[in-house]
Amino acid sequence: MGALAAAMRRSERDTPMRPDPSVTLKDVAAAAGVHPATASRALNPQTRLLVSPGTARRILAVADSLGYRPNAVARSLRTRRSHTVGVLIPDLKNPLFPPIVRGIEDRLAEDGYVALIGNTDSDDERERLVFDLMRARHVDGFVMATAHLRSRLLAEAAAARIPVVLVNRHAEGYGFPAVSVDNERGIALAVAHLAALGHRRIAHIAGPQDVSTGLSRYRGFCTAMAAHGIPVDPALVVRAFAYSIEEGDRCCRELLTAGPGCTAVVAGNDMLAVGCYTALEALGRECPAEISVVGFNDMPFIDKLRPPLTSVSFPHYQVGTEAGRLVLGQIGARNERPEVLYLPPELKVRGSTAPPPQ
Amino acid sequence: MGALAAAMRRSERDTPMRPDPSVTLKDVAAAAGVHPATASRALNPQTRLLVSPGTARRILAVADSLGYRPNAVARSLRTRRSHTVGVLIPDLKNPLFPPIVRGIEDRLAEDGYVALIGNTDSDDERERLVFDLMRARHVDGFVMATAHLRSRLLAEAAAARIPVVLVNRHAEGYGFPAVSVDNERGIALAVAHLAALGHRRIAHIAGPQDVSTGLSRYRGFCTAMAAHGIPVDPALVVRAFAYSIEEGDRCCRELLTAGPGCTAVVAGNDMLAVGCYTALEALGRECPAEISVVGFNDMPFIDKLRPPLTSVSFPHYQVGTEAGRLVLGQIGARNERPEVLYLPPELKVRGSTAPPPQ
DNA sequence: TTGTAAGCGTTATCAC
DNA sequence: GTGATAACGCTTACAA
Repeated sequence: MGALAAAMRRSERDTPMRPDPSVTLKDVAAAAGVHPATASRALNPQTRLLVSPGTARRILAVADSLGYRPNAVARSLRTRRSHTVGVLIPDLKNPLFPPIVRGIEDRLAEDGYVALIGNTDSDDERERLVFDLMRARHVDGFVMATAHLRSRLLAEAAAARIPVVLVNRHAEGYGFPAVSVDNERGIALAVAHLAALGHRRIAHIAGPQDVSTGLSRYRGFCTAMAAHGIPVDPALVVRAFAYSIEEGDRCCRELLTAGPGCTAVVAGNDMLAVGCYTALEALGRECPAEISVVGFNDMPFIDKLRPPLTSVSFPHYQVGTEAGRLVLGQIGARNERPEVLYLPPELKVRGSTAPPPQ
Repeated sequence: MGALAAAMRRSERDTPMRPDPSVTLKDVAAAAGVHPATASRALNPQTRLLVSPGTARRILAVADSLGYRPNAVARSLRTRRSHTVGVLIPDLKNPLFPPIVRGIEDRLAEDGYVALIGNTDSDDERERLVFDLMRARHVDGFVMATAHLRSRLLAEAAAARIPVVLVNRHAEGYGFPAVSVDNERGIALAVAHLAALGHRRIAHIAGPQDVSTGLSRYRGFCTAMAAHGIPVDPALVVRAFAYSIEEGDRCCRELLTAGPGCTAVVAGNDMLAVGCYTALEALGRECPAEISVVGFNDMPFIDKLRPPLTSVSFPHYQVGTEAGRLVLGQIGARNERPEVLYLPPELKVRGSTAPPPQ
């Protein structure tokens, strides 16, 4: 009614019409002189062939001129598809995630999906809260960049057969698709670089060991050191309890004050590496002249630090688009074989690494 | 049915039940021996008083034990409230926005709302696309950090009486609530600091002038200079066409090569300031020894640059929470007087500013 | 090819 | 205080 009135207020030629959410399918059908069901079929590309080309064209024209926009909520209720995906990340403020999230969003948008972002602050309780909230909103699937190696959430999602794609994380036994960087290979690049510069006393600040990146990078460190014939000195491996600047600071201080001394540090990620910068400055040690530092992730802006951080890089945005693709695949065909992607890392050599002092 | 079966599978004591979205209001009503309408009333805090305390308690208990979660989609269809707010930002990858977005999300979550993030890349066409998409999803309101001074979108939103809150931006004539930093005052702090250090030849790299921040910071610059009795040399004001590192680089080069020379630069924002760093390094000029640089926004990680950037700071997260509060207020009561908030800026003095060379 | 009718899960408006 | 009923806007068997 209001729609027809609105249409009448406009001149006949005046196109294209601005979207008007108050126009309903019924309005379009009435204006086109067909039944709502027919209008629905014509408007839906999937079922358009079921209606005669002529009427289809007419319906489309009318819909366009009225500024018709299908009501996504009503459609969701009926089809039981919310066209919505929940994205769980630790914290949007960590610069690693924005590019990944944008990748996810952009890929989802191609299929008319939107992302609901949830920050867990790496807190199990918050994670549970956000997860339940999103389930109440009937998200069609999840992208999780936050899961621990073992997680009740994942078990639940698996039991409920909800599509889940893991990002930057792996979890045992659920057979979820995943996309991440090849951590072992990334660390190997870092160690090889340092070894080539002449370093032998190489330390590692390991990330949290209940998270797959922390574990696999630590393993990769050991393997790579062995491959270069350098024994891993247990006193040169410190474990951080979080991927934070503070923890990097703490661990680096520990290495420099309590340890047997080292000439290079392979940090579990860039945040830990930035923490190293803090510690080095506080202790009056020069980087890279006295100590080389390598990070992991190649976060945005990390190349603007002084010295610019040498870091293991991988295509963040592409991680996002691939994750989006995978979750859409799972939503479309639940039985699709879960793909597990390892994107290739690349070492960005910058100013934080140099040969060891004499 | 499935719900009842699921309930029966569980032992009676087994609480609290995990949320089970397949349980519907009808299931709860049946299990409690009441009509769905009664169950609805009991479950809704707003209408709970309409039902006798005894039955209400029973219904709540049953709902809890079945793991009932109201279907947000169905509720939205009926109440015409999606409990969803669209958030339009230029680009999530700009470090300024994540803390703001988190502030918005956290405040919205308190009222059971979620945010749909849309990146416009400062592109009008993309902005339109995202805006329409969100309207199709029937968002209850918008938070826009992206609007130009004049914008068709804003006119449309105003006409459709859709709640809009502007962040970091102002627009003329629509009477939208807004929250931003006091830009004039912020720039005044920067200029005062430089003047106190002894600078007289102070340049300004102005942001885009079709965006309110660009304009008001430029105006603030002129006012502040006048207040210190320093005439503004037009040759020392360069205009950037975007808030990007590249533009900062370009403008700074222009100042240093073509201009009459300066000892300090007030950049329109931190991205432009970072661009200055690039230009200074390329031209072999020392900061702060030869040229001081001041930024605006105090973005995360900007204190980790070398030299750490002196920048005008404001509480990003709080901007978000206030914006969330304002948009919720508009949604709840459309006629609420639109509040316009100016958060106080603070100058963070760091290593990028020093007295001018002799 | 098109129309009919039912229903997705909720809530608002009536009666009782 | 509670129950019946309709409706939100759309899709989809099924019937014609």
